[in-house]
Amino acid sequence: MVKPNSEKGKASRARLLTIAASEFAKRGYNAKISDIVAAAGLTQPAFYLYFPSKEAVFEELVQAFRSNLKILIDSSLLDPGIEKENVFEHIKTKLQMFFNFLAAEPDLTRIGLFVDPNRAQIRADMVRMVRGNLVKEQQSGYFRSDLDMEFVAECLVSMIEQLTETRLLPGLSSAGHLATQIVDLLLNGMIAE
Amino acid sequence: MVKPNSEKGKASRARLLTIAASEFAKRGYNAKISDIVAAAGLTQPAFYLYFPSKEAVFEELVQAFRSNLKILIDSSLLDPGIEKENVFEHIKTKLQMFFNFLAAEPDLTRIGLFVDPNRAQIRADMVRMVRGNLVKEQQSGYFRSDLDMEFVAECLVSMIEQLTETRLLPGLSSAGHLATQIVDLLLNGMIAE
Amino acid sequence: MVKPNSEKGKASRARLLTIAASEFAKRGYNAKISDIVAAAGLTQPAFYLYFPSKEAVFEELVQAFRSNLKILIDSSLLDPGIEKENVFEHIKTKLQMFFNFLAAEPDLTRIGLFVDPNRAQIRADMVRMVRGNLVKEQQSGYFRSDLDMEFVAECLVSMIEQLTETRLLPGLSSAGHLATQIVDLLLNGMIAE
Amino acid sequence: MVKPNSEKGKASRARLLTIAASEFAKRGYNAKISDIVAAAGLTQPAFYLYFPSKEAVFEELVQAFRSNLKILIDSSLLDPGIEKENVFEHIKTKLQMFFNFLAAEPDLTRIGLFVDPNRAQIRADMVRMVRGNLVKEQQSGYFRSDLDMEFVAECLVSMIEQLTETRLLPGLSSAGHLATQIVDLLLNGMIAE
DNA sequence: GATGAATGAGATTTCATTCAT
DNA sequence: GATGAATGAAATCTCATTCAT
Repeated sequence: MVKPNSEKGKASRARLLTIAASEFAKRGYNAKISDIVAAAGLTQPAFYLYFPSKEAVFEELVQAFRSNLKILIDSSLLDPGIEKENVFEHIKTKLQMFFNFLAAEPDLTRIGLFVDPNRAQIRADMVRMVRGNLVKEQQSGYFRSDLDMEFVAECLVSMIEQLTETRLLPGLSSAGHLATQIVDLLLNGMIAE
Repeated sequence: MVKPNSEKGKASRARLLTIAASEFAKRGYNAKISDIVAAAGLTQPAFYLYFPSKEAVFEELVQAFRSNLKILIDSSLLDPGIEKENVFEHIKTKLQMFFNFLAAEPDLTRIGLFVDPNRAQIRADMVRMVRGNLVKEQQSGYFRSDLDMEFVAECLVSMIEQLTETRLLPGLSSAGHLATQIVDLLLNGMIAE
Repeated sequence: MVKPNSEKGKASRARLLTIAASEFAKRGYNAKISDIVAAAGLTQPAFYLYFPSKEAVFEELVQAFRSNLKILIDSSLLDPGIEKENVFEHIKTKLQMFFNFLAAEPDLTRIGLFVDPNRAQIRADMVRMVRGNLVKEQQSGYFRSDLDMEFVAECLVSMIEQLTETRLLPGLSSAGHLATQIVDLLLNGMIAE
Repeated sequence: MVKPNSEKGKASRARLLTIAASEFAKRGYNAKISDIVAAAGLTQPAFYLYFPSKEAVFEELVQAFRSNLKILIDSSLLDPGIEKENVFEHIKTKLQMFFNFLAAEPDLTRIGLFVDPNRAQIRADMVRMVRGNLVKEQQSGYFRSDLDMEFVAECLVSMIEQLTETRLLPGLSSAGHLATQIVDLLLNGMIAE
């Protein structure tokens, strides 16, 4: 295995990585190296020029998603204090960022959220992040104090994941629209006044 | 492949089916026939006495989940009119039934919800059912008329699925507790009064 | 992998083992599974019915040689006290047994002595055994007391190994003849009287 | 493949040859070209600038050992008549030269004696040389006339090979010490006087 | 003189499935 | 009803070697 040293090599590696992402996203870990290299216009050994094993590419893709996610989470923590008058807008914006992040690299998202055997870990990270934000806002008095924010965070994350799969990635709804709908539902509830 | 005629044959087939469910639930579609028959105390050809192929058992398990689900859905539609005074209790009860259904056969549930490649179809069915109920209640004036019940149903189903995976099946929360929490969150919303 | 349960299975396993021995003896560890199964009239997966891996058959063959050797060594230790009058005959007999042992299973011998990467260990065992015998006889006064029996044992073993390869296994000399020649040379030396 | 014309080219070729010897000595013919070129600070195609194939380097190394050996043998044949009074010293000296030769290029020695598939040929050459010397000395009346010198030569060569592997190359014994021990053992025999 | 990229050919191993009994 | 033995087809990975520069 070798780090590519030329433009051509970099291109081949990148092509393999992109195609691998797409194949893993489509078929799960059972995606075949032979399909990947064929789609990249290469032969099987070429794959092993750039990656030590099938597991290694997969792991590289998962890590890519994870580290992107970490960047998003970290930036979200740097977030300024909440503007009292509009929690609604505030949360909506965050949600929208989240959806945009998930829509930016659909294959990586699918791999990280749905095909990685350790996806529970990733979800746990997301739940922790969301919960942190919610608790702060709860302490500021915006949210009912009797809500179990762990539970709420888990619900919210599950909605995000699912809507990402069924609406965002297929292009049925925009990040903004989904964010608005979620916030409206969760903040205001369903009861008619 | 044959239909089992004797008691012994029926027992072997049933054993294979149960164990197959457990293995598919644990390892996904990659579960191995060799493991299944070994756990059933049989040999590989015995498997093919009762099932034409690996795909066929898998499909049979998925169909089992689906038809159970259909029965639940149908019974839910037969449901009497809503008691005006307590929508809350009413919905909570339905949710609890749903969770109880999902907890009754954990392996089938895992297969139907998480490992079946066509799980999107199953989810769509669930969404449709939930949506039907919600719309009726919305028309009766219990819920805000501006809510997109398709969207709400999808959120609700995603919450159910996720909580089933992370809390119900692992035994961390009871069906009743989860139902209560969900109804409280979705009906009342998060905003502090 | 499976223990064979029928005569046919036992025969197949035995055939594979014999042919594997022959192939490893001829080509070293690079012998190919495909050649072995072909010579056994089987297909590749059949091999894995009886052995978990290529390494495992090889190890089984090495262990077979080793345990045969251990039996020989142990029986040689049970040896009664030396008949004073004929050390010569005594040692010759032992050497002959040794050669007969090595000639009995030529392929195993070749594998144990020449192709096993850990053959140094086997030789060390043989040297230890031989040395033990020689030291006893030295202490009984049959051999010069100034000889380093570790050294002598190593020479003797090397002669045995080499003559096994060049004369015994090719059928150029008999065990008895080789034993006689060695004893004559080593005991009496080369100097003309 | 080209003959190197520049100093740099010669140096590269020599480096490859030395490292190849070391790798073949360590790992047998399974040594990898990729390891060799890496250790030489070169790339795989560079190897093929200087050698037509893996087999070719290996053969070149074997031939190097063989021709060195031939020089030794030829010089040994040019040897002056034996000094009557000290056959012992005479033979010891020759043996010591032989060991020194074998110790001079340990990697070549290991390749020639232990890894070359045709090592039997090399051994036959050595046996022939040794036998020639021994017969002359036998004819001069120094050795018992009833000894089969072909046999003795083979024993002697096997001892030399083995002691080279286990004592000389690991640095456990010096050439002089080994020569002395061998001559003492073979000339005087083991029998206590 | 040397390189980066790529390949042909093949080796081991796995697994669902079938044959013969 | 069930078994022991066996297979077809394929997947991952390795390595000596070549192409193009």
